[in-house]
Amino acid sequence: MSISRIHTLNVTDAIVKKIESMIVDGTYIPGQALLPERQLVKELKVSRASLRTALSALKANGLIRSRQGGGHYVCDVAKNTFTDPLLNLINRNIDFKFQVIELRQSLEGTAAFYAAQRATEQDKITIQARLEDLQKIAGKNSPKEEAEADLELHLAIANAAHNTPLTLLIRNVYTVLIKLIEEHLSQNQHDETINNQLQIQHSELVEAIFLGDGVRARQIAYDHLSYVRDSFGDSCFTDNQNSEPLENLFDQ
Amino acid sequence: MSISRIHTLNVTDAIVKKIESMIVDGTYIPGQALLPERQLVKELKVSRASLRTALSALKANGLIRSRQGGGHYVCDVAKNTFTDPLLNLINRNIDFKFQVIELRQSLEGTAAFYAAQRATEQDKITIQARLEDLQKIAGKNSPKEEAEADLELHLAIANAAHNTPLTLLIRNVYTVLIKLIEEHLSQNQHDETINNQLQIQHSELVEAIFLGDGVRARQIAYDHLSYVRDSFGDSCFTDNQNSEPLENLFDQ
DNA sequence: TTAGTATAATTGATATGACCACTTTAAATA
DNA sequence: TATTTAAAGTGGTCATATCAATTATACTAA
Repeated sequence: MSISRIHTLNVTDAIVKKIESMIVDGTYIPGQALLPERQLVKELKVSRASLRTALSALKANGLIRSRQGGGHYVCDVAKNTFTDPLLNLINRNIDFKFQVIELRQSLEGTAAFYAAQRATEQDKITIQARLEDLQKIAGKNSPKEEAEADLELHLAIANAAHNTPLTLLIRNVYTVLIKLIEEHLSQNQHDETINNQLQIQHSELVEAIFLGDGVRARQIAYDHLSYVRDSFGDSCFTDNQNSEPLENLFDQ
Repeated sequence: MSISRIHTLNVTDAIVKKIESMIVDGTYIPGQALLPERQLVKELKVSRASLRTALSALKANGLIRSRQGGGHYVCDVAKNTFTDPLLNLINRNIDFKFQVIELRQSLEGTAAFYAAQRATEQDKITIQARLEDLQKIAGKNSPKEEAEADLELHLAIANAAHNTPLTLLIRNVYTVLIKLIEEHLSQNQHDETINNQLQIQHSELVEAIFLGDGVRARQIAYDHLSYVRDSFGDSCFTDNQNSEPLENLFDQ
């Protein structure tokens, strides 16, 4: 039975699609102001509440930005829009970025520590190879490949720690975060100082592991990520400190 | 001109951020329903309009889905993207239990460290309550309940660390490890010495956190798990690998 | 009892109006 | 002319009422 699948898309979604299409087809150009809300309401013949939920969705998708008392303005659409909602979330929220780095400090520091104690000869050969791969591609203005090489090096170290759960965890965290690493490298690809420093840190980390100095290896891994955190160029928006009461949001 | 850094985060963004972090850190159960809008409004003390613009943003980012007349439901965004393979592994092969303890030393040590630095008064109240719950049930020959109480205490500490991804990991790891903890408690439930020692360690851990001594809190968490490992009665090869003190791990 | 149906309660979607907070503009003042 | 002040413009929040879809409940019939 072919029920003709009526698409009663609700008012809000209709507004979103409408404005979206106007943005993409060039009716609105980046930087241009939308009509004031009270005027848009008349044009679209919808309530202001519905319009505002639609504008909120557009803002969430990075298509517009809003300033109280100012207006709604069209953003540059080429913005980095991650398909993974989780990545999108982390990327939008500078707090989460720092938190993720803290997590990596814990995990990768631990991996470096045990790798220094347990790495076999074969492990060391692999680590050395990954280090050389990374150094070959570093500073070559290909952040995507460099991010992958970076990942491979850290995975090799994780493997050398001979702790399977730890390795799995690091691998999964990394596959999710590789886009963020790529972003970091892109921001700093023209900064010779940062590039050199990162490579020095990698070398020192590997050296400490080869020497079996677990404490030092862990410290280097920790400091390395602190450096990454501090060299985030930060197009970061408001570091909106979180607030208070909002609790018990979920059912049962 | 003092910059004075405007911290006026608007109501809508506060709601979004609050719900986002709860979704990411796993406070929700995937597919779980949010409270109805009218109830949420009372909980959060905001207007329905503000709430709905926030929900609209969350929907746009793929974090929730909504059905008219039905409710708002959390999507499986972070559904164990980090931990799924790990959980399968641990479930399948309990032989990793010692490696898992190493992993826990890293994660829970980190959580204790940051909890000592960041715990709010409310966090401390919660931690204290969970500690008392655990002490009430400890040694009562009910390993299942005790394991759950143990989990709740460590989750409260993880929450106090205010690192959402870390909380997510610990929560997910724990939900699988609870059987392991239960096993440990069952084996030793008649051993007064071990029981007392575990409770003393818990008290010391909480005390260090309350005093804001992050380094000591981390060390206690680390030693606590070393003790758990060593008091596992059974077979497994003695992982004599260092149980070295963690002293001066990090500068910070 | 069981299945189906009709009714009521629940819940999200929309609309309207008012008021607040910030921004922009324009008028008033020095 | 430059600065200050007032007013208008505009997004943000709140409150209330109503519509529309879903879910829960009670009722009827087999």
